[in-house]
Amino acid sequence: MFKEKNNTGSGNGIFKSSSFNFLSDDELNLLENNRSEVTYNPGEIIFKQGSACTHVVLFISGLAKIYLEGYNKKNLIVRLVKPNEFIASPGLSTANKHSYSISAVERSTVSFIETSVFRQLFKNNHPFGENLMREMHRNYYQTLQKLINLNQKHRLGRISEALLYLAEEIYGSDDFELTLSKKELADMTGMSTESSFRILKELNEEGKINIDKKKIAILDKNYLKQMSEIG
Amino acid sequence: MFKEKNNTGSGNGIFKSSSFNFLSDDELNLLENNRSEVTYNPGEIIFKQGSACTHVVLFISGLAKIYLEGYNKKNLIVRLVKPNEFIASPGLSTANKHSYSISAVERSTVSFIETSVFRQLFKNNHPFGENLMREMHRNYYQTLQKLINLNQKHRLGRISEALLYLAEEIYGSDDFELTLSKKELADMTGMSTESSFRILKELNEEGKINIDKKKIAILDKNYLKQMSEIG
DNA sequence: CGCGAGCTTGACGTTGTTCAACTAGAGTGG
DNA sequence: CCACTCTAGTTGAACAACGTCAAGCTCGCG
Repeated sequence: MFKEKNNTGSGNGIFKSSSFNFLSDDELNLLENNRSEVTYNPGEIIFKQGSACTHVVLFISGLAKIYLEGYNKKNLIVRLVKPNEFIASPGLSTANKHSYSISAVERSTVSFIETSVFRQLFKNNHPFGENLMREMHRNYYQTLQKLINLNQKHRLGRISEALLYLAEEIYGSDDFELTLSKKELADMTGMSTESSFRILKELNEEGKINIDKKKIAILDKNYLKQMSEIG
Repeated sequence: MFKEKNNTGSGNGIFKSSSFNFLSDDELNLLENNRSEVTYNPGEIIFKQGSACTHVVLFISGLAKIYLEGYNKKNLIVRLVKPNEFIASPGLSTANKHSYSISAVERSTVSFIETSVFRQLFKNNHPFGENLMREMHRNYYQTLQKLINLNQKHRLGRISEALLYLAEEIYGSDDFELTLSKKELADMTGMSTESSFRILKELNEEGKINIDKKKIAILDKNYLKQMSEIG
């Protein structure tokens, strides 16, 4: 279950998060001995916004969504989570409550790490700590971008951006099988399912993308980039 | 110019940020000897989004706005800044670029601290570092809230929320002199100046608030709270 | 073969923006 | 002290963007 850490620290096992590169073998072993692993099926909730944050949570495999629960049962997806990302760190969070909810999109495995162990690492290993802070800053930055995007871009720009994000960051191909539902795609862009659908249909009819059931192929990437930029 | 630090570390001088409570006298002196102070007039830019982040910046006095520069010269104010807050920390930020712009709303003083000194503190003083991380998390959390608010609340809810924020967090009174322009109030709520104005006028006519030029008095706080909650 | 969830579509209403005009007040130079 | 200008504020009318509602569809699954 647990793989050896190689020299560069990147490993071929669980601790591939860039922050782990800063840990020694001893420190990795400490983590190894104080964690538990849980698997979630698509749709299952890993934790809810507002609940107590008792462990550090590391996302191991699969695909999950970080989302906020809005007002009329309308959710907003903040970002998707790929393997080897920290998705929660107690003690460092506000009032030790989770500030967002997270649920599995594809079948996913997650590792819960003892808070005390984690704090110890943060305290004793500065590069590790600084890197965590940088990761946190990246998330903050990404959220600021989203703020502007949702507020100032029109539907076409937002959908274009989401498609590019899915192709480049999530599925790693311009031709992918969407594992999100259409509603989740809408939740990513902060619009209604119907609106999201209409834009997709339009893009499809104009030959900018090709949709076949859950398969989406990006045909005119430049167009999407333009649309995503001008809003 | 520089005041003595008292026993609790809260001081009556410049370093009142909660993070400074964790610093020793020696550490405070180190900071003192490696900083410079600059004063800005209303409207003047302290730094711009995208520019190089070379110093840690501590906000000393006045009032400033942190904002994002949007697409059609339309800005979005992320939050206002009061004294004793860090508003930038290089080395811990993404690619060492400022992720937002900040400009003075009222006449403000700002202190630029050497990056190297700051990193040293972060490295050697863990409570200080952890507290910085907590402050950062608070900002992240606040931004997530804003994401939902801008995306899912209507104009009335957003203006109500902004008024409550100004009364409670910024001016500390339900009856205050608005030092922001009407455009800036609109930028806080992510809507057009006209929209913002119409809502204010409506609230005024309904007797929920009272507006006299730049003076705003909140008369029916419960109503504003309700509106802000239901969106 | 029927059921249900998610998807698809069209018609319609609402919300909020844009544009253009007008007003008030704060400098500025004669 | 008075025009002049310039910016911020104010207002109304037209318009565009987007959400809502209601209905029909499809496909997997029992």
